[in-house]
Amino acid sequence: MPRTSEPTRERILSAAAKLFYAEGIRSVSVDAVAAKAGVTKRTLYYHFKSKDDLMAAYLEGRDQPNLALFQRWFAETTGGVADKVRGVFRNLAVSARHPKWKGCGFLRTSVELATMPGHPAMKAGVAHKKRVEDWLRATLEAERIGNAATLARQIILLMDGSFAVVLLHRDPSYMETAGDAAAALIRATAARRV
Amino acid sequence: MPRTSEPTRERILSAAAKLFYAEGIRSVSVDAVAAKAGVTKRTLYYHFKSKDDLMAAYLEGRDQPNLALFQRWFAETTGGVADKVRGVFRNLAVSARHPKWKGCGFLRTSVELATMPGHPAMKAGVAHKKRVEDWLRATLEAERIGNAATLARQIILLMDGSFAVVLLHRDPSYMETAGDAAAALIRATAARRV
DNA sequence: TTGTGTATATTCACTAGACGGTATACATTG
DNA sequence: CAATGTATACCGTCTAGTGAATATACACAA
Repeated sequence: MPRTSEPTRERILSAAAKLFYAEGIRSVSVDAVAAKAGVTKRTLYYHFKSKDDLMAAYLEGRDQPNLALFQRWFAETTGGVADKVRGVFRNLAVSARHPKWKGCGFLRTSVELATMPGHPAMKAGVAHKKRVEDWLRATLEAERIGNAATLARQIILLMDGSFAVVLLHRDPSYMETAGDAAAALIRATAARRV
Repeated sequence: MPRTSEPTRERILSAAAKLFYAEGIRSVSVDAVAAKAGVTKRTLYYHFKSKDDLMAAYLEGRDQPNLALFQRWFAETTGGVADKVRGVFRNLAVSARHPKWKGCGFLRTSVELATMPGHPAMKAGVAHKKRVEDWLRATLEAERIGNAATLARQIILLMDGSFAVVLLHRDPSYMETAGDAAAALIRATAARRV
């Protein structure tokens, strides 16, 4: 069934996303993605000009949904900002307990491409992380918390730290610990509000 | 000139370490390591039974030196524990400014092997991180700081977080920010000593 | 001292497969 | 017809790992 361009492209992208997240970008071959999408490799190369292009598209497609998830977790947690941020970490811990959890796709991709700073997928990773940090900073500012920029950075550090550490030790309780640290830092700062 | 077994093995290991750290374990071929060591691939396979074996040996060889470095940075910084921990982060920032810096070799290797939890190199990474955390906990306990275990975890989270974030954004100032957060957490806890 | 056996250490040449990417041709639709 | 999309078959390259042969150093015997 031809003339199905958009669906086909989406199917390829979705297959790529699943495989890249589950097994890493380098170890997944273009053939594997094509097979999973039920498409010939030639068709894949019709919709994406290279594997690098596909990698970048994968991360770009995950940017908004991921940020939206964090925002939802934040909004759904009751209490003050500190509690809400801790709520995000608690939800991260819940996801990390899922057997298919494999850390943060952006972070893992960036590590796999660490030696290619200009790579489009790398740029997508950088942009996403910046976006999350910006959202955090703006949120803290809206709550009239001083040093929002620094605090947002520290929370991001704890968040990415927990991605890395939990991926290593496979112990999601580190995420709760990170959430406690984030809450403590927020409260310590909030004590001397602007 | 035979009967030079040890030097040869060491040369291979050293070449592997340099290449693996600089370019990542997956993207460095066994041929590249052998070439860099000035040895035939067959000789490499005489000293190491597989590439996986070589990878594990690489990380195992970095464990002690790395921990010793942290300990030296800690010892060389004057002031209280909070200052000393911040000193470690400050030194991390200095290293990260070196053009050849490519993050934490243990973390990057673990990410590259994220889908192979039982891999020997993965085990070496886990063991190293645990060792650093244990040293931190013991050090905090010696200073009679309460909740030393939790605090050590939080510092580790900030440390690994800064490895990841700085590798992404190439902005070592995140490490100073992480150091500040660590110091703040220590001081907040130290205020209510055991 | 010379010869010989043996474990250690190293080389050259090779295989079998996977990989990213492509040349060419065919089908469907407007 | 012309544009879009899909399929088969293929290419050159790289990769981890191996088979067979060789060189060295040393222990021991004559």
